[in-house]
This record gives sequence, C-alpha cells and structure tokens, in this order.
Amino acid sequence: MVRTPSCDKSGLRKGTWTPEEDRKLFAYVTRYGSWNWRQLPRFAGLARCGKSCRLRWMNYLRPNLKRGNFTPQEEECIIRMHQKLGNRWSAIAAELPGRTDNEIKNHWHTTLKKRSEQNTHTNEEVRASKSKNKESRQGRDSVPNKNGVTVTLPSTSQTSDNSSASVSPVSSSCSVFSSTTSDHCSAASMDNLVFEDDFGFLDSNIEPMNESFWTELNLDDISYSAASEIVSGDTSGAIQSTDASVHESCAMSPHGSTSDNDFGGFHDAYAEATLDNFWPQAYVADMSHVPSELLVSTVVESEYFTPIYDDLWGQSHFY
DNA sequence: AACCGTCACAACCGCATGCGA
DNA sequence: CTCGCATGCGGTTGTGACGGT
Repeated sequence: MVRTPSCDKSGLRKGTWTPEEDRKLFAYVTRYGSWNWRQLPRFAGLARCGKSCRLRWMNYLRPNLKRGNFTPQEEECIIRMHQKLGNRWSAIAAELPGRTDNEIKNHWHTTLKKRSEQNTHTNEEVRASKSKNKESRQGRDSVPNKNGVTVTLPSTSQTSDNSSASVSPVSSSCSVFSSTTSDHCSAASMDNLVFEDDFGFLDSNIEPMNESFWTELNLDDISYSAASEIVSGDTSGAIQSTDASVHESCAMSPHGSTSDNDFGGFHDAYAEATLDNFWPQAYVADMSHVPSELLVSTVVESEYFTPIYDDLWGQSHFY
C-alpha cells in the first residue's frame, strides 16, 4: 500500500509521502494556495515535483475529502455513472462529494468491476434462461434433464426479480448527492497568483522555506477536529457546521485510513484546535517570500477564497 | 512459522487539454 | 498557427496487509 521512499536522478523525492511532507504541503497550500504547482514545492520546502504535490493534495490532503468505505448509495451511483459515462472517473467523482477520481477508480477496479461483471453475467444467464423458458413453455413447463429426470423451471417473474435486485440493495436514485458538486476548497479555487514567465533567477535568489516558516506558521490554528463530525464515513453524516460556508468548505475530513504514512499523525497532532480558529477572520496570505516581480494578479472568482489585493502584490487577503 | 496469492490503494507515468504568448 | 507551459485525466504499477495453505 505504501511505496518505499526513493529519489529520482534529479534529487526529487518519489514514493510515499512522509507526515512531515504532508504537514508542509498542507500548511503551505492552506496558507498561500496553489498559485503554481510547479514552483510550489520549492517554496514549501519540499523535494517533490509539482505534479506529485498536486496529486497528494488533490487525493489526500484536500479538505472535505471523505475517507473510509464507500456506502451502498455511493457504489450504486458509481455503477450507474460508469454505465453511463464509462471510465470518465473525474466526471463520476463530480457526482460524489468528497471522493476523488483516483479513489473511485481504485474502488471500481478492485470491487465494483467484478460486481458489475457478475451482474452482467447474471443478467445474461437470466435472459438465456428466460428465452429457454419461453421456448419450453410453448410446449410444457417442465423439461427432462440429461438423466431423464423432470426438472421444473423457475417462474419467469421470480428470475426477473432476482436479477433486478442483484445490482444493489438500494434505490437507483442518487439524488442524495449533489449534481453540482465542486471542490469548494480545491487547489484550483486558490489559483489566485501566478508567476510571470522567467524563472531563471529563482535558483539563485529564492530560498526554500526555512525552518522558521514552519514554526511561525502557528499550525495550532489549523483545525480538523470539528470536521470529524462533519464528514463521516457514510453519507448520512451531513455537514453540521452551518454558520459559515467557509467553515464547511474547509472542514478537514477525519482520517479513516490506517496506513503508516497517512495523515493521521498530523491530524491527531492538531486535533485539539477547533474549526472556528482555522479561518477565524479575513486571512492574510503573506506572499512576501515570493519575489513580488513574479506575482501576477489573476483574480479568480472563488466561492470561498476571495482574494483582495490591498497592496497590489505583497499580500492577499483571503476570506 | 513460512510461503504464496490476492486485495487495496497510494503514487507514478504519459498523454490530452486549455491557454497565453 | 505554432509553441511552450501548467494542469487534468486515466491507465498502470508497486507495495504493504491479509488470508489461506
């Protein structure tokens, strides 16, 4: 389940993310947003490629992710959507709030695919049986088997009922899930700042985040605990904190995973903080560590992170 | 206890797409 | 139109966990 950490030839780390790396990435993105995935690891003090950071964020660290087992409703929804859309995992994921395309894809390949195929076979068998049954009914309701023993065929209605129930025990309705799902707290929503094109001088001028950054970050303010009751393993755990949408959107999922490198340690370490002091007020994103000449204002309308550029490039205030 | 096969899932890789210059 | 870059997407791989023999 966990890859052994390794380095590629460019010195960038590959493989399993450590809790420390998770902490850095989470702290950086929640504070500054993902203004540029490729450049971000340098500023966040991570020896990772941007792609890896983005993936880790999107599939694992991003707020509002739901961990744990898929509910029958979710599975039903995936099966239906897959029948409709095929392997368009991101489109399917859009129907399941808190689930990532990767997660859905994995679940499909490990569990649902077999079930679906099994169901297909069952349906085919039933269909074959039906037609056979029909033929036999034209003459008689019972047919002798190869041993000459008369076998009574099951009634058509019974067969049909069984097959229809085999897909899922739940209604095919998926209305419990919003069709307008969006990643309220996604990295994309925080793409407020981008670099201009020449990065050559970065190598000489820019220091990665030093240790003081992490001590100054005041990670105690980062909260997950309140979210633990917000997003639960099953979809019945509706979002309960309703005072502000920003709270909902930034609620950190409880971590149900048991893997060694999971976010649980980080989560536990800061579990005492409350959701209310996570985004207690207008958030000031201090971009001073990024050279001002690199920052370009691309004010992206975001439902939850609305940047206001008070002093043009220096600071962004996120609400 | 040791071995082996399977499962589950995090993470990687390559290609596609969108966008600005 | 073309090129380069950033990001998104889907397929695939690697590895630990786990159960069976």
